[in-house]
Amino acid sequence: MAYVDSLLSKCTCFSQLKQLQAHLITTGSFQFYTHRAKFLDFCAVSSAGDFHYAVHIFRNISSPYTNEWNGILRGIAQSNNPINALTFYVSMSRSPCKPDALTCSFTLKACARALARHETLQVHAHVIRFGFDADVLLRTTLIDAYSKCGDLGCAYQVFDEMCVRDIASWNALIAGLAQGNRPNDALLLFKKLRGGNMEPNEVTVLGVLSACSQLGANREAGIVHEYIKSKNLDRSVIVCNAVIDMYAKCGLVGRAYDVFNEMKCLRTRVTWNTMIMGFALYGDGAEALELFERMGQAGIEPDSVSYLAAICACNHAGMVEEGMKLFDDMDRCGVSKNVKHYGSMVDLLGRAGRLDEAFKIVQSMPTVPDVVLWQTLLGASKTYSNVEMAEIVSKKLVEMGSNHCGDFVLLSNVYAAQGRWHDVRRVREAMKGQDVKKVPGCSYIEVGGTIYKFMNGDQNHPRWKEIYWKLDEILLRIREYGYVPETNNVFHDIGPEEKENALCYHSEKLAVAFGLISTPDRTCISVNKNLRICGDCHVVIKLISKIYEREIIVRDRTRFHRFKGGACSCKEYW
DNA sequence: GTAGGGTTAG
Repeated sequence: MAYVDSLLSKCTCFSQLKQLQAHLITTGSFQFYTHRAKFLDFCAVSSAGDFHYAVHIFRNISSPYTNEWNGILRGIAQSNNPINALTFYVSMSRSPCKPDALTCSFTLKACARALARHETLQVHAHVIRFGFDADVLLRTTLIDAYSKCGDLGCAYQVFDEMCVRDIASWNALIAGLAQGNRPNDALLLFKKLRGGNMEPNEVTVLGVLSACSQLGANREAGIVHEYIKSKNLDRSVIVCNAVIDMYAKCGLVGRAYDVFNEMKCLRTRVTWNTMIMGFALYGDGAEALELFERMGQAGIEPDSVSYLAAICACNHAGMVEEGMKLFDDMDRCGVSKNVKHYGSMVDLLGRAGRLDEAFKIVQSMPTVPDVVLWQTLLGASKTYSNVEMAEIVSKKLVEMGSNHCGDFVLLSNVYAAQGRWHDVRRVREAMKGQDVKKVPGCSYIEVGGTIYKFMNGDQNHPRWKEIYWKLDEILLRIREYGYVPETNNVFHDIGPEEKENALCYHSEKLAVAFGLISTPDRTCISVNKNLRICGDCHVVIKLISKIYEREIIVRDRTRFHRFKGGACSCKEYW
């Protein structure tokens, strides 16, 4: 039996694997289910194997044993169609051969990858019925599956009901909360973990770092970094990469660069990519491109993510020619392009008003343009009031079934700018007929060690009345500087007055107003938004920075905006 | 005797 293991591990390609199978068959060993199971497992999972071939062999087994089922389930869970594992799982349940804990583990893994919440629930029921629910590993898998399917309530419940937990159980939930848009709860859970006697490891801090990155929690960021150093967890390059990313996303690109320069472990390609992206976040095109050059000199070939980061940096700095050169270099260096590279180029050219060239890029691309790419082009069409382009692009978006509120708003704005009110009304009707999706905007701000979250029109903050009074004062004062609200950014069937209100209570404005009333004069205000900052907020915050003599930093989904003395560091490149 | 938790991206 040992020799089968040894030979399997030496197989580097499919033909060798088939030779081994031929050998096992001719010597009669393939009838021994243990050999067959090992073979199936390896064949389904290894890069030398072939998943379809594994399925083929499996189907020819008249009555497979549990470990043979498990091998094939493990393979399907890792394949491109993990949901197929459910079919196999059901067949297995109906066969004389009963599932064991591993069967459930692989099936749950498949559920997690397929984002299948309902199926996770069903397998969970089986886990209980089969009496496996005391299994720590299986429960951790359950936490992970529920988290990935977006059901953090169930994930929490599985965690709470565990009598024995190990560090992986904690890690699964911390990572789940961090990735499930509940970064504050992830930090709280980490604090709770530190209060006990369990020792956090690399995986734990990766979840925590991710939570800090999302929150832009620069105070917390320093604390977590100190903790990592004290526990020597920064010997792991993966942890260092996440620290660099966190500092960059928390507005501390200088500290990110310090970590990059002072690493004790070897930098990987991801390290370089993260740092280049870090500079791109600030619109620092020169630093990003210099690093991109140095990366090649250091013997690390840029990959498609490196190019994307560099092009993105050009994008945020308005460096059109440099971006186009990088885009062309990719073909020469044999680096493959994906829809994000095309999307970024469309953005770069679109912002520069070169809409025809942007459209040519779309037409020339071998992959199908996605919704985001068309939205980018629609945004550029709006900026340059190009009605024809906006119409073509909107049609594409409708064909693709996009029901995003912003698409309708942009098109209607293009029409409104031309005074084509009939068309505005038509778009509005079309919008009503659909189930239009709107991702809720939210902004975070840290004051006195607490991170506050604001939603649009939010009145949940204990000082909400003061915040709204401050906003009213702001609006009065900035009107003296000629501010007129861009009411057509809002597209609801409401009167002009409410339109203005909806705009002026955007989450980023609420957060800035709260910053103004709760922090000392002349100190810097940092706000973090989950979506892109809106045009009106951008204008308003520029004026606030001037009138109230405050430096205001807003991190939005794509980059940092540093407002000072009435201007923004982005120079209107978003 | 094959299981669980993880870094970069328009």
